[in-house]
Amino acid sequence: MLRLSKLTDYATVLLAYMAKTNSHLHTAVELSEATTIHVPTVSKVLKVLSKAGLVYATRGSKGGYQLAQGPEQITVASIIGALEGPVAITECSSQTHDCEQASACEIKGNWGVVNRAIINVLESITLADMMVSQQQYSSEEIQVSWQGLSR
Amino acid sequence: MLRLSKLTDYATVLLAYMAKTNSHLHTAVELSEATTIHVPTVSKVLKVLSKAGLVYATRGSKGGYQLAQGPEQITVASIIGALEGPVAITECSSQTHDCEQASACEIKGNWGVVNRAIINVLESITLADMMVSQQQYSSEEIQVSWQGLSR
DNA sequence: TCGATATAGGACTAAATTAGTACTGTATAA
DNA sequence: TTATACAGTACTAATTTAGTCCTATATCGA
Ligand code: FES
Ligand code: FES
Repeated sequence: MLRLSKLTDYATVLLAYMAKTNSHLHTAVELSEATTIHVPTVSKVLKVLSKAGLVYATRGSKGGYQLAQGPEQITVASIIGALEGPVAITECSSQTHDCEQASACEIKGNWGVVNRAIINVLESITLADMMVSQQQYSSEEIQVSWQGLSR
Repeated sequence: MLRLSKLTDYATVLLAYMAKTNSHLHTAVELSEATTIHVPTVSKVLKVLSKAGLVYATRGSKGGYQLAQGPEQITVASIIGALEGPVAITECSSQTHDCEQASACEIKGNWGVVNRAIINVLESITLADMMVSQQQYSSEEIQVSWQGLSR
């Protein structure tokens, strides 16, 4: 299925909301109400995003979170990286890892190539791109839409 | 991490071996010995590949498996699809699904665009591409290598 | 300075998914 | 008929993910 974790999805929704309304600091409670994600989960996600440097956190009363960079600077790859670590579609796709099958393997190194191709896609899409309104679409229209996003 | 299941990795290794040595039918035991993947697992994977039509199976003595299509016709997307179902990086990325946050969501439809972009990559890479020998590489070299593979 | 507010960090439990194995049934060749 | 090899399915164990909670720390304002 090649699925992202729910937390990564939550993170993207939360960041998009913050990007849209960046006039003030956002508390975890406010973000929860805006997105319908439960408070403990919002809190968990934002702690991770803060540690990764994607949001800036202020403690105490009048505190809250704000984006640390503009929506054009935050890539989908960086959001995934913050929540799940670097993209690695198989154990074998990072350069440093030695795979079990070692010398016998017919496809050695090729997962790395596929992985890099996917990372390139994910690095080319920013939070700003994720906020453009999408209509109902057919497969072909997605293709067109994507052409517009890619650089 | 955006990870594929191990079974998908196994499937690709097995198909690559079959592609390289397509002179005869391959039994599960032979494939196990060639790849070091345990027999029950080889068997499980091949049953799935057979059902998906990627390999053709012959029962009985002198039986075994062979590729149902040429290595150039089998895409990485089709291998993933056979083992894990269609690629869907989030619950929200398939057109038909209604997401929880519904109307409030700032990024509605955009996971679908990202998903389609990734599918395009995976559909453009074939089993034949996965069999080209890869040297040790730097990030830039991967980029070059990938340019060569893409169409 | 005290108390209210809000995040930081970590631990913990429950749920879901994945991996691996085993068993019974069916087809084929000699 | 017998040995071989795949088909289908069920089951268990292992791993990962999601969700919650508790304690500590920082900040503001009365
Ligand atoms: S899958 Fe790891 S070396 Fe082939
Ligand atoms: S994440 Fe599903 S509608 Fe926004």
